[in-house]
Amino acid sequence: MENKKYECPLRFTMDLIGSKWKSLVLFHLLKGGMRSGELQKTLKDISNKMFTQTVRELEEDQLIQRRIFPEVPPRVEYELTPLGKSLEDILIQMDDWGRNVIEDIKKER
Amino acid sequence: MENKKYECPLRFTMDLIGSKWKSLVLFHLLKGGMRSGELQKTLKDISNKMFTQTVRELEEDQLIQRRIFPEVPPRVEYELTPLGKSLEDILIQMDDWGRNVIEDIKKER
DNA sequence: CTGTATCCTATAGGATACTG
DNA sequence: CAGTATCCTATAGGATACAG
Repeated sequence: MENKKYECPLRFTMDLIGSKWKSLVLFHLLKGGMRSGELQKTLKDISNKMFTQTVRELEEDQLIQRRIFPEVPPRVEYELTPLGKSLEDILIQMDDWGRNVIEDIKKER
Repeated sequence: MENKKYECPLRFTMDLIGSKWKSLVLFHLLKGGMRSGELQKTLKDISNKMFTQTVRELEEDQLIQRRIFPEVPPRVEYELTPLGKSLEDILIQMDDWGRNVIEDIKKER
């Protein structure tokens, strides 16, 4: 994260959460930590590769944390860090905004 | 906009404002309408192609409006629509969030 | 179950030149 | 000034197969 350029703060934020899956991952983790497979399932349609890549980058940026349980079969859980949680209001507002717009579009028919 | 799929509201929102330049354009228009060239200049580093593409899509999605003044030389201004303005809180919060994180990173050195 | 490694395609996006 | 048209490269991202 330290090596990301930060021309404009908004751009910086969008770099962190603006990619296709990142905001969704964070959003789904708002309710609490989740097991890897479970998280991936909630993201319907995400490829295996993108899932791994997305959580790895979010972890690098310290927005989520990865916990490994030494069990068999292996078990991994992801949860928000305090920094990740600090995005809660923004994520919820974006979700609400989208829901309202969608509703309005439906009404127009 | 009507033809965008809306699996998840948050995803819908991100589709509208999550691309590289869109949120920046909206953000810079919060203070009021701007002339095309002026707007493009504030976005430092945006290519001609991407600028046109970005404002066209934002216009299609009814987040900004394009006004043409019949003058010579030609003059075009862009401004937020009511729908675009309704994103103000979100945009400002994302900008604030980014600024705070950047500050924290700097302090750590 | 969790994750890695390839391969492949589609798209994003920049540079440049040109038009009304 | 505002915008279009090409061409080109880099990256995003999916599908599949495989490993611990």
